[in-house]
Amino acid sequence: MVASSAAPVPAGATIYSVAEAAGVSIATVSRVVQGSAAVSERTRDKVLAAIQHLDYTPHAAARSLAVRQHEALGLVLPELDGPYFSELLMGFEEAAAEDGLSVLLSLADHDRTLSVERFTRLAAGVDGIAVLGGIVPDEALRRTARTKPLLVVAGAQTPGVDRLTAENVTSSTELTAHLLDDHGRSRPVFVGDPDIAPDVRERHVGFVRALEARGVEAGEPVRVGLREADGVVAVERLLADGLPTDALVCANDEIALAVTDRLAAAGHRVPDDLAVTGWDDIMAARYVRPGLTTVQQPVRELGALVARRLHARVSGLATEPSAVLATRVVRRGSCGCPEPGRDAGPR
Amino acid sequence: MVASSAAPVPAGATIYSVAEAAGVSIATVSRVVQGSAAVSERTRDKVLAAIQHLDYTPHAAARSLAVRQHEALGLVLPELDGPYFSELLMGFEEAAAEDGLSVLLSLADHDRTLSVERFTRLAAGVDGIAVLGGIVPDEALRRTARTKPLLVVAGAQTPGVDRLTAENVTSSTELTAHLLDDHGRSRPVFVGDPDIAPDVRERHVGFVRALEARGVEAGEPVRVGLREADGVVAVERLLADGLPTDALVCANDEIALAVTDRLAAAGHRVPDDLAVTGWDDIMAARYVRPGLTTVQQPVRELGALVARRLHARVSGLATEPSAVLATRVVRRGSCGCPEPGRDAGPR
DNA sequence: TACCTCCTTGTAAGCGCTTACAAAACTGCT
DNA sequence: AGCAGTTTTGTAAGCGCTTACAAGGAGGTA
Repeated sequence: MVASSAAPVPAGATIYSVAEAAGVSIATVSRVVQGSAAVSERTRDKVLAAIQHLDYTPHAAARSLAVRQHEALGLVLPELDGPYFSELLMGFEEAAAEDGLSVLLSLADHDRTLSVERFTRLAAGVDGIAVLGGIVPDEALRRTARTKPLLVVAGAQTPGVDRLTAENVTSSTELTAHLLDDHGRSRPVFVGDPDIAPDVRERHVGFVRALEARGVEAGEPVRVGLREADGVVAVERLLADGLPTDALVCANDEIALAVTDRLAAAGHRVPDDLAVTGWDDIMAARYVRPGLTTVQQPVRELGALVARRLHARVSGLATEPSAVLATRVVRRGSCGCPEPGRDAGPR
Repeated sequence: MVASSAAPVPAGATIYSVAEAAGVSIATVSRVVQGSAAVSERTRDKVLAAIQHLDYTPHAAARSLAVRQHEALGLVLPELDGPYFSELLMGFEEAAAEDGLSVLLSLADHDRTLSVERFTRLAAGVDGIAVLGGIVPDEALRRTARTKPLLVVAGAQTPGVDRLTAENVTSSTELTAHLLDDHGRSRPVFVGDPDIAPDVRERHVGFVRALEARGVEAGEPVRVGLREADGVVAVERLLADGLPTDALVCANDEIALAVTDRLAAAGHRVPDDLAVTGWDDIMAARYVRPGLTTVQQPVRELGALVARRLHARVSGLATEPSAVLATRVVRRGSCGCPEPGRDAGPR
């Protein structure tokens, strides 16, 4: 770990200077700051006055060393583009704050990975850590999981490490069935690369399952990434192939929005000419016209559950190894359904 | 600070057990882990083997105490709804990571404030801290600023505390002038409450300035909050008044999107019947039709600058007290301009 | 072989706090 | 006034690491 050199040594007050100013022992100051143990009112007032006068701020590292806990949880995410990870982080932070824990956040590098060095540095300062699957090498995860609580959130499963995630297969099956049964679509295509992430793979599994249950063979997915630009690329490919489809089931909302935009630019109207669906229910999904039919995930709840599970383990409690949170299909105009009166998406 | 009680004491390896296993002193282990000072290759290999075998993870708090630095920066934000704060956080985290620093994040409570207790707890564990203006009481900010580097980011200015922000007045003047001069709008109304936040106040100042430069008196703004629901409320009020306007200059994109949606539901077309503009240039602004004319802010750069400025101060370097980053008007369909061929918004 | 220089490594103190144990002070009763 | 019980407060060790200083070893030269 490299710290800046020649940094000035802190000149702030410590528990020793507060004790001296208040005329008590450092143990008494500690009791006042922590609100633990009995301290007489007169003594407490003297200590608080000294704290105020000296602008004393406790030193978290010293306390952490003494109590043998960091009182912090770590979270590793790829980025915060799009609302999914923001939502996850908000849930995680809120639950951690309720338990009086700090949150240390590390975001992946531009290649969507986190070096073992950076991961180790994060792990050094927390009691428990949650990682989006696939960002940190499996071996590093397993190694850290041997010494402190570690959970994988969504993303890639690491053998031997517990994972919390939202359900994909069932809702994807329902979504695809909706297109086939309720809207008469017959040639849907999956837009996304099942090999990129387990969540995408599971969404594709649901897609295939719905088709095969109706005796229809699923074609090859259009293998693109999960960014807006990937949605554009997907449409270019489909157009080059003569657009052999009447419904696009996209792996997330971002590519669904880009897909819809690019189709419109090419003269193909959604849902008239073909249907488009997404996944996540981001805010934009509610505002575009037609509104985007998608799958809503309880991301904030997932984040909160992860933090609570980690804290429980840090506290020595046994918890369920893994969990899958339910998701739900939200029908809007882009599949051919009537728009809700006012977007009924959860808020 | 309340830590969970009855927590199991860590059974993990420490530098002492690694030293014993490797047959060296703890100083040598420390030299290997830090890569500081010379260590012979044979000794290093022995230490690394012991580290691997014992699953040793360094203890950040112990090091922090020894080197007298937390090697972490703190950031206080209200929430991560909408992309603005996510973008700010990504910029902040990336710059901090480049300097080998951890990021501790605290999000405000539901009332958009952070208690002095939670703020003090965060401050206890970081070398420098950045706070969105208005979340933490001024007195607590000033007090902490006396003992460690502290910066306010955007939001409310705290007297005596440096602030980094993005420019509002000039771009708001330009945006409003564009409506008046280029699109012939004559009765624009500002949607947002200038008393909520200094950024909103400055945007309103720009709005008023453009009008008064043309001898037009600005009417009262429609004073609503900054959430989607507030946009709906604004339109209801305007409709109740007979919609006495031909252009709505909204304080942010979220209310602009909600405004546009609600107007359409009431039979008023944007930009035909009236123009709508926003602020921030969130992703949704690019995808709605018509595309939202807005003001794009370099939020990620702002976040990164804040982290770098904090780190510089932590390192004892003097930095400029404050900074204002430029913003720019992005013209799309919602003011009456032609849509760009493909959204040219920065990415 | 002896001495000098340089490199590697060990020793030991301290960073700022917590808290078990014990000492001191306080209160109430005889 | 003295004693017993309770409450408040002080003492001192330790948490896991860093690193200044010094010791020990290695290498080269005379």
